[in-house]
Amino acid sequence: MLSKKAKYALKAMLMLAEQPEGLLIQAPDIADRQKVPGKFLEAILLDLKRRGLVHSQRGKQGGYCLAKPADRITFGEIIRIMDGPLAPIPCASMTSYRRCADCRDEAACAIRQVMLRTRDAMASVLDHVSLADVSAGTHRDLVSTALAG
Amino acid sequence: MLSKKAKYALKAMLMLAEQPEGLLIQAPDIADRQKVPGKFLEAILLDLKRRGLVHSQRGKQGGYCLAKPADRITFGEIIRIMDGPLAPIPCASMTSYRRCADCRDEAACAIRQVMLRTRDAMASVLDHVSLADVSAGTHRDLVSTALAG
DNA sequence: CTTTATTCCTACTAAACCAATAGAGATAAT
DNA sequence: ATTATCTCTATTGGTTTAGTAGGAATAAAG
Repeated sequence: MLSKKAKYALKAMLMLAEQPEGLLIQAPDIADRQKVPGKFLEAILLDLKRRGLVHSQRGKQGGYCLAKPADRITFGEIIRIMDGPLAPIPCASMTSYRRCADCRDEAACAIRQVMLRTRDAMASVLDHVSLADVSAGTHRDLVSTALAG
Repeated sequence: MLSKKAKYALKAMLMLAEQPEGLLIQAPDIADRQKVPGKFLEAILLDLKRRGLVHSQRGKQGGYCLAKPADRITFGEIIRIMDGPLAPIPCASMTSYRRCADCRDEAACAIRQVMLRTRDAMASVLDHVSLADVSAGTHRDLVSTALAG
């Protein structure tokens, strides 16, 4: 399950992706528009900033904007920052593998094999859909995106 | 993330799938063999029984066995029972849809569209891999399974 | 009919995590 | 100096997870 935090992060990033390049948007604007709790959103944006996905400026007339072009930020990237690995089980994660303590023979583990395939299936969507692919400003056809990936 | 409960359920079901048809296995045997806490496993098996995936018999010489052929029980079925819907977000679930309170226009929601595709990707694996597909007794080739599905 | 092995069921608990809030500090524009 | 904004730390209430405890019901075996 996607946490609220991840969902709010996606909403915020999509809103930033719709803005003209370089324009700064304030946290309260995003909170109002996207109906997310203001202080909670602040924490989320701070997190996204620390991870290099958004740029921020303090003080009057400050705000947030994307730190990279929208076509170079994927859903998977955002979700991993907020919720951790995509894989349903740590032993099937590419980005943060961890062995199962209770596993007799990992190479033969049926659960792991199926979860690897599940992870791949999820990643084949989430790591290939960028903000630009779906944002209102620069909408591209989803089917062609899928075929290209 | 798959909960421990779901993981243990999969382990138990896979072990049952490996047994000769109709042979009853006791909960402590499964717990020992699969290294899962005994009492926790009891609760899980009870749940699986109530949902019609396993058959149980009480009393001496009792135990558990699959209630259906192993090729008619999928990973998705088990995971949904233990952890709920596959979809990362309720508004993208086929089996237990729920609208987002904070959504302005569901039809246009980019997050929902991507999560629908993610759900489909997950389901294309989990709803098409059965216990028989991966269990030691009746192993089938995963690639051919994938192509067939 | 008693003993024993098993599933069934309810209740409880400790720890972790989630969703959010509070309040003060730092910084930049006006 | 004032004000608007991001930055940071701490705290909180609620929920979920991962179990544990203990007994009731049932069925087989002696």
